Amino acid sequence: MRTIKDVAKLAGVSVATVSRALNKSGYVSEKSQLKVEAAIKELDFYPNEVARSLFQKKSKLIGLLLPDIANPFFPLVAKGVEDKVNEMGYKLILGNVQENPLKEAEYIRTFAQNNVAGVLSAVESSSKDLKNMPFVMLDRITSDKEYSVHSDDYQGGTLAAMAVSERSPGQVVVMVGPRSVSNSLVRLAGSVKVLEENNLTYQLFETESYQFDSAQESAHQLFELFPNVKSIIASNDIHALTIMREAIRRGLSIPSDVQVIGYDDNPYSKLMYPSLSTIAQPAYQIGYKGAEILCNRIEGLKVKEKISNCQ
Amino acid sequence: MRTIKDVAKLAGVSVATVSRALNKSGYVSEKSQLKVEAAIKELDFYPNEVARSLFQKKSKLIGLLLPDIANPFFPLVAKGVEDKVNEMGYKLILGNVQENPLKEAEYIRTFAQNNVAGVLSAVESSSKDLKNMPFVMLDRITSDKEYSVHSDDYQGGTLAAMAVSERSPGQVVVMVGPRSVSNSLVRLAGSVKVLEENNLTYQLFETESYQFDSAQESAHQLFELFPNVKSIIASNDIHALTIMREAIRRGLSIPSDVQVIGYDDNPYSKLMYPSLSTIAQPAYQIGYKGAEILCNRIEGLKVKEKISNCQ
DNA sequence: TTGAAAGCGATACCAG
DNA sequence: CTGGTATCGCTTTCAA
Repeated sequence: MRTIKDVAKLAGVSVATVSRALNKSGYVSEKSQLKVEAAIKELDFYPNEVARSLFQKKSKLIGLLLPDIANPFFPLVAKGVEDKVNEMGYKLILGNVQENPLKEAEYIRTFAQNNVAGVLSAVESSSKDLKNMPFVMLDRITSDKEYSVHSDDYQGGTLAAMAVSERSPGQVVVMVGPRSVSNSLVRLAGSVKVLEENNLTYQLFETESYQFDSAQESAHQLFELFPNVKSIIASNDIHALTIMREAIRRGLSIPSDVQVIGYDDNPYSKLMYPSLSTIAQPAYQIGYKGAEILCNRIEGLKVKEKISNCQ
Repeated sequence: MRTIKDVAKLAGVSVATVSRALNKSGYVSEKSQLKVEAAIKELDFYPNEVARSLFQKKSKLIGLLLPDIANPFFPLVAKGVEDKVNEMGYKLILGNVQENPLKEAEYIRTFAQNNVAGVLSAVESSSKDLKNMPFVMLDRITSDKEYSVHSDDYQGGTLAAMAVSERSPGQVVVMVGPRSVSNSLVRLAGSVKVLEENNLTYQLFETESYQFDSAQESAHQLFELFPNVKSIIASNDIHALTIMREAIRRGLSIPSDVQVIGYDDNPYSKLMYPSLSTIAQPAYQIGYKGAEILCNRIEGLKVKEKISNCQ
């Protein structure tokens, strides 16, 4: 790899001038500028980001923390993030935390060690150790002190319950995600409001995790616990699909015997038959908007609202 | 962030000694070692990877090039990669190329600018510009000069065709992925062999892309072109699911009127009803094994076979 | 066994 | 406008 010194030598100027020409900072005569540009082209030079980062104490990298990249919600978030940060000249260090707090802490340290410009996190607990880097939460709210982007969970919960209420719901079971994930509770609040307004009774069924592997087990338990369940508001599409499958395995028809409402933005839901009703979460937009807010903060622009809603 | 200087001062030794203690390289008296360790703990010091990388001309980062992270095959690959590189102390820079050669070239440059230790790529064209970095292809073979990991496509094609042949196939259509993707052709060869052995006639249907968005259009075209199709060997699960959906939309039953064989390792296929037959590709393992080979090469271990099969 | 000092490749201050 | 030089934080000779 060529360095700025090679360029300086070839262009017959000092490294300082090359640097100025490169960054269009400070004074450079047109003549020098042209010589430098020619040399850069000739040598196929591109600046070493590591050296830049060392001096500036800030790289063009952004950390992205995801709970589980195998959950199809998050690749979409990642895609939104990637599109926006690329637009702004940043790249991503991917941190797939797999709901493991140790991995999460390790990643946050790595981010610091690599002078990331900022961090985007869709992991619940992460706010604590991120003190020093600009960061934005995705799809989660931890406190109103932090920047975050999320879909409107309360309304989502409301919509899910309304969908259920409309079609002779019978026994209703509402799945609740891990207690620690606050938007799961907000969603629940939305659902509960509607169910109570309609004088429907309901049962809660807690799941510990949003991970794919445990969904199968949850679905089984749910039917053991509530054999007469007629309507289920699932905590995400993975659970919803798994529940439908379990229902079919038990000889129940969908939606006549059991109706299921999913919750996520999983492109596969659309391909399912019989169709799964689902409350869309704008995964891509959450990522894109979160990245936008983060980049603005990094570049020093004021971001008015700390908590942003999507759609 | 603390620096090695702070540690040196607190421990009462030179920075050189701290560095040696940190890396367990060269001579350090036990006494010094202990003083350094105590200081490190006291200050909560961790080395700046950027400075390291600048000196070593090599970072602890690995570039990962993916054609489309929204295609559920690739998050699984990424997960396998991530698990292995983490094990070996590396982190990932994510490059989602979206089948765009410009983005790809940009990412390869970024990787170089950040002194990545190596690159893993599931993108067809990428080998050219990667000359100087160790790299391994995932799920693709470009030439026998490059390291690569892939599933056995020929056998996969064989299996798909056998599954079709077993159940009164009627008119068979074999979807072929983009011509540029060589393993798509290898798969086809496997299928063709079996179909011809069984004296079955078949039609080819080419698709331009593995992208999600175009699948819908392909499915529509397929039925327009081959209205009497009875068996379809789809080029991946996204196409398979989309085709099933299109079939249903057209009032056909599955699998009695139309049978579809998918090809990928998409966890959602399993949740489908009516069940989609699918030839599993070990996405996670491809990622994991590719990362293993790359890490071994980076660490200077000999890797015997250039082309590795998975499962 | 230790520490002083020379880089790694870029930026930015400051004198000219 | 330009160039010399200190600097970012760390590693690695090399001499002591």
